[in-house]
Amino acid sequence: MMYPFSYKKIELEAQNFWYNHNCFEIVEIPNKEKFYCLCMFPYPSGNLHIGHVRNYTIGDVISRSQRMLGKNVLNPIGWDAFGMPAENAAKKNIVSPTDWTNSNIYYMYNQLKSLGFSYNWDRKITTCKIDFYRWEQWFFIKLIEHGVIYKNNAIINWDPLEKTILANEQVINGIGWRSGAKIEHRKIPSWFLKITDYAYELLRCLANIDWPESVKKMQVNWIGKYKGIEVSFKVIGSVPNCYSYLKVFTQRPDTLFGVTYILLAPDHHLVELAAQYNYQIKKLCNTFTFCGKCSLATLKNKELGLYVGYNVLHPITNEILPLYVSSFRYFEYGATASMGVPAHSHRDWDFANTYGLPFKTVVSDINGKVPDISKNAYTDFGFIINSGIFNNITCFEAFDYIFYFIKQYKSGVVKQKLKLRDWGISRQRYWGTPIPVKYGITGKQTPLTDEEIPVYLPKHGCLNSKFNLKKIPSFYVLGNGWVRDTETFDTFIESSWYYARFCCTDNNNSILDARVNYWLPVDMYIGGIEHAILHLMYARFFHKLMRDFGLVDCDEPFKKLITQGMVLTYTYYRESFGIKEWFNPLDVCLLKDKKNGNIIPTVKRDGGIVIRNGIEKMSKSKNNGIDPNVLINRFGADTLRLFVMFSAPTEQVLIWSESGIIGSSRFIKRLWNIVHTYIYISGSEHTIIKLSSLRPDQFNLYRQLQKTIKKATSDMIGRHVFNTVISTVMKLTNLVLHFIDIDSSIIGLAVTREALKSIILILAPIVPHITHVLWKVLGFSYAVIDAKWPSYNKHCMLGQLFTVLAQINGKIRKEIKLPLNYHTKTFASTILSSISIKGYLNCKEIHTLIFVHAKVINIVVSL
RNA sequence: GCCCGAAUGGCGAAAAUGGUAUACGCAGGGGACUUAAAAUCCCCCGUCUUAUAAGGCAUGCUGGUUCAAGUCCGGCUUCGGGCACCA
Repeated sequence: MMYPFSYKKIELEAQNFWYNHNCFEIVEIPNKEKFYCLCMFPYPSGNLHIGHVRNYTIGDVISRSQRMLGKNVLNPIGWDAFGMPAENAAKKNIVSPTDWTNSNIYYMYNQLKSLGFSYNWDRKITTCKIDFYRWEQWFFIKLIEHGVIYKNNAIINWDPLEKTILANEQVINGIGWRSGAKIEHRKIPSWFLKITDYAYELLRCLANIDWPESVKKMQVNWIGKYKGIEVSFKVIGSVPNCYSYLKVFTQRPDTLFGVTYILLAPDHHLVELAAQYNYQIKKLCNTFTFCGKCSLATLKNKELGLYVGYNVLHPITNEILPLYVSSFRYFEYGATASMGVPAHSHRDWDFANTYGLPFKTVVSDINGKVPDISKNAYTDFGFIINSGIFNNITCFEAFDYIFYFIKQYKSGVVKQKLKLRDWGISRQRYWGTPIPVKYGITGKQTPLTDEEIPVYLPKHGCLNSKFNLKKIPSFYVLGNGWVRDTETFDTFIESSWYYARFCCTDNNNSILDARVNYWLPVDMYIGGIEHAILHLMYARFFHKLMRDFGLVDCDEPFKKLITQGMVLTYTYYRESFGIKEWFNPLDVCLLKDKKNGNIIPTVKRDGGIVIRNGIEKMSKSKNNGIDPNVLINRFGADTLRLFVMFSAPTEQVLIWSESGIIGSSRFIKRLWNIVHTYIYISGSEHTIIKLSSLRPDQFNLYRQLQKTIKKATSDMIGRHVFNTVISTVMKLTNLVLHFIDIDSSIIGLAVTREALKSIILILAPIVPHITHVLWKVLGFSYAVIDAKWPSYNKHCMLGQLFTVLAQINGKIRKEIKLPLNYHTKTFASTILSSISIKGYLNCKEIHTLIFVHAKVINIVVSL
């Protein structure tokens, strides 16, 4: 029998209930155990995409299940509202960044609401609002006073045509994305936060947090602690005194005798000195590119390297070594000079080969054989050769011996270095938090006082397309010759402390208050794996700064982390005049070529052919985000939530495809029908189950129910694996479906009722709307949101038969059902005498018997 | 290039700790109900040999450890994420 089902009615009923009963307004309750669950807040890019749905459903499932465990759950949300896309949209569509952001927030707020997430909306944060960013300015002033912030030169991408600074994302293969111009690199003064001061603590504290190992590894490697020596080479010829020695860091001092040249980066001081007299060097320095994603092949381009005009002396052999500059800034970890050892480094081999520099082999292989370096460098370790008194020792011994030797001549020191660099936080952009600093007539920089902040970001009428605070004198001119800093903060600052502000969003008098120590640290933080390094490192660092200022008590902001795998889709583009236009997969039609069967993607709107770029994460810039609205309207919020959780385990990437959502929809309808069928048959009467009076098939259902609760509890609460929670509940539901057809006795119905109750409770965090209604249908007077997580009966799982596998040489030949307390020896003799096994053992000698209790007996025989 | 992951049927995937590979779902095939369609329900569904029974082969490729490997170790391939101004 079918019962009328309307997800729209169900959703409305549940959401109204939560709203009318203030279910998600939360206060601190000192004696109640707290649980702070947080999802990385979204950038209001226009609309949610499936990646958001996945992220926020995981957070909601965890929040709701923790609530069922009796905890006081904080589950806040907000908007990471400052950032570049608002400026880009403003330029493209002639709207103000404020209006664009606000309308996006309004739309996305409604989308989040429609999905039924249990957010504490009264604590919402919008980072572009003064009540949030004013505290950032306040804290910046404190940091400046304590010397954690300093000013230095930063290198930026300069678009000479647009006369603007571009983000890395906007530079594609050295070309500006809008203008198509070749991008130059310039140095400009910027503010830096001393994250390197906290590097060792950031490394050490990784041991105390429950994060995925992969993320910890990435952070360790990013901080990149490494050891080597810094060798001083004497510069030959007339240079200013301060330039008379060239310091070069190396991690391979054992190859010191193999140096045949020194390579300098374009921003090395000796190169800058040479550039004053040599136009070619100057030109090269102006156009150098970052190593980033370039390939080593670039090195082979002859125009990229030049002799600087200076030579140095080798500290031990006194050989004369030439200095070269490379436009290719490949120096690892920000070093500006490196030893050229072409025989033992692939990149030096390429460089020396291109510029005709000599090779000198100084390391043999592990057998003492001289390696062949005619086609490639030899980069492995072995024994030292061609190195005077150091010959015949191992590379590892040579590290110390060579270091001690050159130390005597004051030509080297051991250095522990970090790959991590300080955090440049200035941005030459409009849509961000204004930096609270002013400059006097002489250029003297002075942080503003507490009375002079907050500095409001001036409204932008979008009259011109240049978003730059430098163009708004009413903003920066302060009188008496003082002017404001016209730059804004990196938007990573906002996301580095918003989690703490959620504890006290209503406080207008201070940045944080005592409530942070009730809620922090965040018990569960959920976000995309793409934030594994930058955001998560900056937030950990910022937390430690706040701790050192007495604002928070704990050492780490996020106790446990789930990194959600990204939701990927195809990206499609069309190129005209070197500029790419990206098309949403929903706007692309896939046609089959009749001749060869190839798929041709075309734009639905105009039929033009587009190019498939690949499968990539859903993002605004590639326009491949799938809007969930279509699916919510067609199937309902519960179905979408269920499907997204069922499709793949949370940490795995998910290549989006909506085929299969129909299965989730069917399951929800089936559940609706079973519960109504049960009520139709049983009426409102129900009895209590006595285990001893259950028939075998009734007991079987009861036992499957206990198993399901056990599995669901460990997967939902312990492992946070939701797809298996759903599949195990589906299995039980199928069982109930058949059972209810056969057994409508009073006891049978009682077992059915128990099963339905647990199914609803287990599913309640995942599909909160339908379970809200079905719980009422089952006749409970309180709402399912206030129900407790089900517990299982351990005892009924004992005393059952187990399947033991009989294997011969690891191949399964027979399975036998045995009680758990069987005797191994009796079992062995029984199995060896069984006829089917005897057939396999014919005339073969038994070597060993391997027993794994309640699992396997493996009979190892000679072949 | 460097760092971190991933790879199992036609598809999404399951198998915590090494011990029945493919649970659950989608698609597909067949059937029931129906005037019909939709919906719902039932059966089949990795691959090869053979009518069946039965057996062989299968977890990206490759080599190893083990009585036993999807799972552990080594070497590759392909795909994804990050690489400091996308967030």
